[in-house]
Amino acid sequence: MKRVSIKDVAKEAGVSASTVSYVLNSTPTESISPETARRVMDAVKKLGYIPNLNARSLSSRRSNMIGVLIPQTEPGKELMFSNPFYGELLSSIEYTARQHGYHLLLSGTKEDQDYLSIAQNRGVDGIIIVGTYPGENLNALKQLGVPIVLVDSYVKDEAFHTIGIEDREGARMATRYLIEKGHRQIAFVSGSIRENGVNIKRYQGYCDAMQSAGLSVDEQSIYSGTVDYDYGITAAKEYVARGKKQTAAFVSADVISMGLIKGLQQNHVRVPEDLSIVSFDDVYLARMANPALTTVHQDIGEKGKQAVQLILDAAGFKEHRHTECILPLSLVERESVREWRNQP
Amino acid sequence: MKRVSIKDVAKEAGVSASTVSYVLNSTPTESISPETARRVMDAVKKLGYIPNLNARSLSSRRSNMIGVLIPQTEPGKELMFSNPFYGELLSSIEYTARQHGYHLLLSGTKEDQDYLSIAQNRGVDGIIIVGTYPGENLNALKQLGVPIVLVDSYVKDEAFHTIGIEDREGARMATRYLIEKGHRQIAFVSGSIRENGVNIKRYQGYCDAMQSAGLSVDEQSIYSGTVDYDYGITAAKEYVARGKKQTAAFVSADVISMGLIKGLQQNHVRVPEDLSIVSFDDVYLARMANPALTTVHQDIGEKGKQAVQLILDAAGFKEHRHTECILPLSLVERESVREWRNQP
DNA sequence: TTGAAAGCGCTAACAG
DNA sequence: CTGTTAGCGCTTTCAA
Repeated sequence: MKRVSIKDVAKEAGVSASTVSYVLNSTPTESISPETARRVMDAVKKLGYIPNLNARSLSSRRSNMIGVLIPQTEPGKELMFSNPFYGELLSSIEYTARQHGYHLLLSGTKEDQDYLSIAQNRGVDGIIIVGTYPGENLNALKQLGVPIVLVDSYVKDEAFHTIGIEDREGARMATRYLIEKGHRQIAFVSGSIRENGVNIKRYQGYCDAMQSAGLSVDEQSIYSGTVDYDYGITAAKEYVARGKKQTAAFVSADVISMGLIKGLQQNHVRVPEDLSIVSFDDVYLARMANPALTTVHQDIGEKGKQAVQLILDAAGFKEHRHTECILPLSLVERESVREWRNQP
Repeated sequence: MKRVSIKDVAKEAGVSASTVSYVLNSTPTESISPETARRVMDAVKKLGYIPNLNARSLSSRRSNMIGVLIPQTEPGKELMFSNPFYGELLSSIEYTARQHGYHLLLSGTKEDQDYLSIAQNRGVDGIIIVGTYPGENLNALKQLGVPIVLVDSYVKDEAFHTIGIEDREGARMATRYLIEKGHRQIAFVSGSIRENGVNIKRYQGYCDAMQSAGLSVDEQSIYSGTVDYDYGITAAKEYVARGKKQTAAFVSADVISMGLIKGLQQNHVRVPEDLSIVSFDDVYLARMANPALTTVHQDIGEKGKQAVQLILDAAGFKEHRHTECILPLSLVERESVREWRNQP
């Protein structure tokens, strides 16, 4: 039960603690004889020694931990995974980090919560923040001196690396697709449209497409709530209440689409017969939906991988070159859209 | 950029480092004058001091971190969240931990990987392991001297706290429900049926129900693969290939059911008209399915919460009382089952 | 009510 | 090639 320390190993191997340290870290500046190395390794094995990474990072200032912050952007939600997007992203981050010998320090946060303490506290080597907005908390982080990667955030600041997608262009692509399929009345359904957020970009892309097709964007076509399944159901009710004016909808997240489809069904509106849907993300839900969702595909796995990679790169070369990484988007055609002709 | 340490605060406040420490931790054995306390707090605020938790845990042996291990039990999957169950569970664990001022050290592991290093390394205060099997790695953990909670695991060992559900009973309940609805040919669909795993318990429950209804369990009714969407599709194909013998299926996870439904659809088998489905977990997917899944409900949020609570309790009283916690199950009726009468 | 001093376990110059 | 010597930033007896 007594933890074996580096000293115990040193004693067992008949060398000094630093020698053990050298062997274990294969410190490049020091060279140890094969013979000594072997003795040390034997002792390590015999004693079942496992280095205390806390102590190590205290003295070396590297922790091999990456902090991951998933802020609650939708007020009132306590849990992170109302949107499976986060799960998929985290999964990929974890996997990539582990491949490189890093562990993850995971935390959600209330939006007003202090990001700084969370990270600095633990001496993480880098921080990945998902979908945050500009604010005090972010600024405080800059002083930390560790690389910070913002995922899906429109905070513009040289101090942060960013990784994201062309939200606006993706939305435009999706909406144009519906227009090409003959739709004229097209709804826009999303979470809260906040400044500097992802949804406003998607809203703009929607407007772009509408406008370049000479279609007007009227208020009745805009549905905005929260990014979750339940809001999809709500939006469906709203759609019916507003008189089913639209023949198609661009929905800014697959989860919402899932709820929307369910809600529409309950109101005897068929997808895609009565309402076509193109959504966004292509989380695994998209394939599961019934009908399967035609959606803007983004490579979530790659997003996570790149986020970790950015941290590792930045940590390696101690230069603070600001990197901005934009991942490609594509439209995946499945079953939730039908062509709209001058009809009934 | 220079981190402010406890010494800086001490100097600023004109006291010693230990005094600062006392104030910050409100150490019970020491009492400080309100006046000094105020001076210290002022200095802390002025300098923007944030304690280094690494150093703290090095000397105090508490880290306020909980290690969470999500092993890959299905070989070949690198990512954790092929089953949304994990996401929901993690979400709840994170939330509860945060409420209590704890952070999460998250790691997946290959099954054969060394659990020990992951945890001991960082000096976590407790470990939560999800769905693991007995093995060497687990045993090594015992020597750590920190509380360990096994979630959904049938490892029997006084050294571990466990939290789980009555898998066998739940499966029996589900299967009996189908029998009561008039079904006689009932399939069992699950992930790999391994010894000491959750699936074998559910299999046994299935058998229990079949046998007490005087129904035989034949090999043709058993479908076993991996716990994911794709296997559901595979199972559907298999079902058709085997001649659509069954009128109902008990499926051991909602994700699989999702795939199953999709696969059946592709083969023009309707749910529930041609095949009724009862599944297990009641993740959010269950409601989203079309038809919505009749399923055995378990309170995943509570599971996570209890897991954290067990750690905190065990860490508080340093007694090693072994706790075993079983959460209740219930059947949620939705749309995926129909009554089966002597038909066509 | 406060401070001095001794570590926690490890790394990193710097000597030898 | 290896050991000595200082810390990293904090907690915690023990004395004052």
